[in-house]
Amino acid sequence: MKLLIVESPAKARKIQSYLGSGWQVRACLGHVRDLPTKGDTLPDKYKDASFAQLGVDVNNNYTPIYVARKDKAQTIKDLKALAKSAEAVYLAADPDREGESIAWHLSVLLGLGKDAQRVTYQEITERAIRQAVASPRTIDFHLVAAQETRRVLDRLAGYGVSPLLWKAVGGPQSAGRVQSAALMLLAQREQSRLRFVPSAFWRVGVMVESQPPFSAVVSALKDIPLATAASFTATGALKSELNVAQLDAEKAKQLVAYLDRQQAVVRDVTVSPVVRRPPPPLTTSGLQQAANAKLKFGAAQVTKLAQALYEAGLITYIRTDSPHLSDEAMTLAREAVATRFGPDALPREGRQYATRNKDAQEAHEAIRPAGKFVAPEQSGLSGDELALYRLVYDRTLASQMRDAVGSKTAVTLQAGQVTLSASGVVLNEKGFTALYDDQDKNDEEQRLPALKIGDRFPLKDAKAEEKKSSPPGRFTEGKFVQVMEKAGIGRPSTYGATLETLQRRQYVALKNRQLHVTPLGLLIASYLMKQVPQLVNAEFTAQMESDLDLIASGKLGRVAYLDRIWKGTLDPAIHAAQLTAPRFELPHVGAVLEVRGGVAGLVKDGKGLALPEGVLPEDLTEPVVTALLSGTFKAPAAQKSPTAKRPAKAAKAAKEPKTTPAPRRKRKGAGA
DNA sequence: CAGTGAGCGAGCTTCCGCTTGACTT
Repeated sequence: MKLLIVESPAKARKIQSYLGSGWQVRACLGHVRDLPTKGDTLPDKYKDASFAQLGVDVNNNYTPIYVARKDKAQTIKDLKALAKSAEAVYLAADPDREGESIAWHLSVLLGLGKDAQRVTYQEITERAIRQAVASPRTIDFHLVAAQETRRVLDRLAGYGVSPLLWKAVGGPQSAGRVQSAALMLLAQREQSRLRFVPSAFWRVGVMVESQPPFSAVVSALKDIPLATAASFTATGALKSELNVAQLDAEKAKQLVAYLDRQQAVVRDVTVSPVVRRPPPPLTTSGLQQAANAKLKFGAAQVTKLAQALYEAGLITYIRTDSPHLSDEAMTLAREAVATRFGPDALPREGRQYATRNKDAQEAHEAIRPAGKFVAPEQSGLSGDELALYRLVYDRTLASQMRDAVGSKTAVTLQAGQVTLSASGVVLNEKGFTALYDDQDKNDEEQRLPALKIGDRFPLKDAKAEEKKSSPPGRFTEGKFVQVMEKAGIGRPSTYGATLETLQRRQYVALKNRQLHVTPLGLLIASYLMKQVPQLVNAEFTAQMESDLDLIASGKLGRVAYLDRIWKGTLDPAIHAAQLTAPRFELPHVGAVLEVRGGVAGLVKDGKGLALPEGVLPEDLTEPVVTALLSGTFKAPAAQKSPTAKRPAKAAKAAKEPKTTPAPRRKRKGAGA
């Protein structure tokens, strides 16, 4: 009997069916050994080591301590027994950095020695698998070194910087290469929103009475363009390089009265072609974004539903960064399109999509229907599962369909000294949009009639409305997963976990499906930015990835790299870091955020208090700050309070007149 | 003397990435 070890049980079942008797195909369920965490029993030689808790001997070539993972004890036991009786063992973990490491750890645990047989393949077909097991190679120790470098760096950074927060902030805080970089991106967006000064301007719209009628807006007066939202800076000033005029209420009113009696002449018509390509097949981040935008599912919900579809054999593996379709899948997708929309819906050649992400490891295919491409209505699914499966199905089919083709028309009309503009899009060939439209519903454009220069039309229904320039928007979970992927922060298997960590630590909170940074999150981010800027720099991970590539190709030594990053950069910064509690200025309300005992508080004019849970930076307006400091603030959402279990005490606290709102943690919050 | 509360000190917290059941509430 020959033993083949892969990572996932679903894969194991599939491959077992190809290889048949004479083979045992088993799953190791991911990593089997890791650096120790609290509660792990260490090998005797490390029991009393000074670095036992860190798990890395920094002064001895960054040698890691590896222990078998407790959650894999049974798996390891089973694999050991099978390996003992097998005539040969093949290590077929995924073909990427982490997979190579898993193969090596397995070879150590199973006592396979240096000549352990490593097997990789790019797709799961019988031919590819048979070819792979016929030509095993040895383990690539450069690639293993690259993974070990990544693992050690993350441990050193995480366990090195987190204690700074315990001392400076208090409470069970955490920092790390991924979570802190992600927090920083969110905090920067929140800060630019806090600093943003909105500008008001007026916009006048009017109906042009052609057949059919269409709507136009006043775009210029006496040939001087009017200000739009894009004309203002973040501080509320008109961009100086633009020569634009700003409508006020009075002028807007005059314009409305004037336009209602006017006729407009078409001055210019520009028609340009529009070609929209279908979106690529789904990756982990693409699924998060699409399910969030189209189905309003949260990140954790998408993962749970997708996992269920994967286990039911309906879709392929759900943690991937590749939009690639196998030849077989492409054929099935094209057949499904032809059946439903006719052969003309397909371009001559199948469409293959390249990843845009240079850090992608591409160990898996795109997320697509597995097997025979069961149509959604025949899947036997219902509810949210059906909705998510339909999304995967439609996106896969759409990726193979023709472009949507049409034209965009821009029209300029003149009424006296007033210039009007309108635009419209017409799709002549719907292409993939017949199945899947990725356009935002709000962006839908009107259809314009055929127009010639010199045409005259009466105007009707002029209306003025006041508009405000708006700050950069917050992220939904789905959008932010895409932001993380683009920045190279985290991996498909961790995007969701990172969002959960940030929320569990109460650095980030979801409100109306938007990610908000909490006051505590703002304080932590600004502290890290000041004390260990290297860690939170968005470039750090991207640079790390290219250095790991050098290590994987043998061009850079693992110790040399870790010396540069740890001894040369992070460790000195950690030693030099100030351990004073961070502060965050809120100039718009003349107050300062502070933190005591892990709880964010507000200080103004020498008075201070702990912020009640659930208060977000955007809530801290002048009246709220005043109410908070005078004790008249009422918490927005009725949340389950830990004091509810002790009714006598809670009642007593409520009767006392000048009690500050109680923080939910043990220690007392910020004071004056 | 029992109960309360201020004040003090000891002990604790943590990373990222790979993969699913086996647990409890």
